[in-house]
Amino acid sequence: MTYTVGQAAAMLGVAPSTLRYYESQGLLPSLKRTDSGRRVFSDTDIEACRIIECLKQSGLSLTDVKRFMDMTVEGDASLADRLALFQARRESLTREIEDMQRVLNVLEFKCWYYGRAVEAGTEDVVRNIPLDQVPENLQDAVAFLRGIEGESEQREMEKAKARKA
Amino acid sequence: MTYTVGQAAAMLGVAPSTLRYYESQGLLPSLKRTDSGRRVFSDTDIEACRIIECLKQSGLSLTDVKRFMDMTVEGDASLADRLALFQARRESLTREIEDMQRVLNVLEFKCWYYGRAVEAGTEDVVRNIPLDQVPENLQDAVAFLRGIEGESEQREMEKAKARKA
DNA sequence: ATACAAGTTAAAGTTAACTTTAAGTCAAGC
DNA sequence: GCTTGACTTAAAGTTAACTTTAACTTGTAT
Repeated sequence: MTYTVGQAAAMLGVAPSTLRYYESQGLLPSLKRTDSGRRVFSDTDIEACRIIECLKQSGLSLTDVKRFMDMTVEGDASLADRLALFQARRESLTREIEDMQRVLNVLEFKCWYYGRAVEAGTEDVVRNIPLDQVPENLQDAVAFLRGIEGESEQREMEKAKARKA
Repeated sequence: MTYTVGQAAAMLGVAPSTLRYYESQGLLPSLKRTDSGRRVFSDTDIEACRIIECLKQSGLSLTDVKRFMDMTVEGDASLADRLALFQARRESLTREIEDMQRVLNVLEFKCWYYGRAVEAGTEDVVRNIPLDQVPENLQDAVAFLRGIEGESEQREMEKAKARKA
């Protein structure tokens, strides 16, 4: 099957202008045109768009995604590089999901915190609550908020490095 | 304890200018100053910064975070609203983590895909591979890439709505 | 007492990833 | 054949979240 830019956009849940922009940035090297110049999306192009979305979500910029697309054009010579890229993205996203879980835990603590506050009609009952009066599975979150992380120094240093880079 | 903007920034792993910017946007309503005008970060302010970071990561814009900070200034009258906000953020982040897991699964498939390609020295051995020759735990990822999702229509419609809003 | 690192402000600059605009071309249904 | 909606382009505009700059002040260490 083939699709117009509008159909492709609808399938992918993005705006047509986004797909035109992607092509202009060299992210869709296999995209064809009709004789009159209209874009023709094949299933391969649709799949490429889904890959672009995944790479983006894994933390890659479109500039970096372009580098990957350039590799695919090079053919089998770049296979090892492409494998390495996906392995790196896998590690990066895994770490990011771990971070998200930590954030989720904080949100869960805050739900508990405000749940108790609403019950009591005042925040006083939970503000500065001792750690051991917090449900066990939420204590990590409190420790994080209060800056009592065992691995704190390591993580802060990583963040500092990441900012410089 | 109290801290200067530089110390606070180091503790939080952000730039001092970021914290100044946050204050300028009304995100740190409890932040004090010395007589000479220098910012004085208390442990409460540091914790507020960590909450800001969590809310941001859960998908809130700084404008929305400000709305939350305005609620905290209102006191106990806004407790129910604050609970509702954190509950909504929890649901939102949970969904986001699920999306991330789906993306991770695609990356894992691509690692497998390029792993086999590198082994064989050519992509031909995996390009357009039949679904039943893919490891079972990666078949969902392939289905997603090829657009064979059971829940596809629902999710695309949600995305379309989200884009309009 | 003097240097100097770190603080202050307002205002302008940056960046990525789109989106919009304007002016025009094309294709499908009536 | 004509309308209409979808396509085309290049170029300008948008947005959020900072970051940088410039000119100045303050606190600390020698």
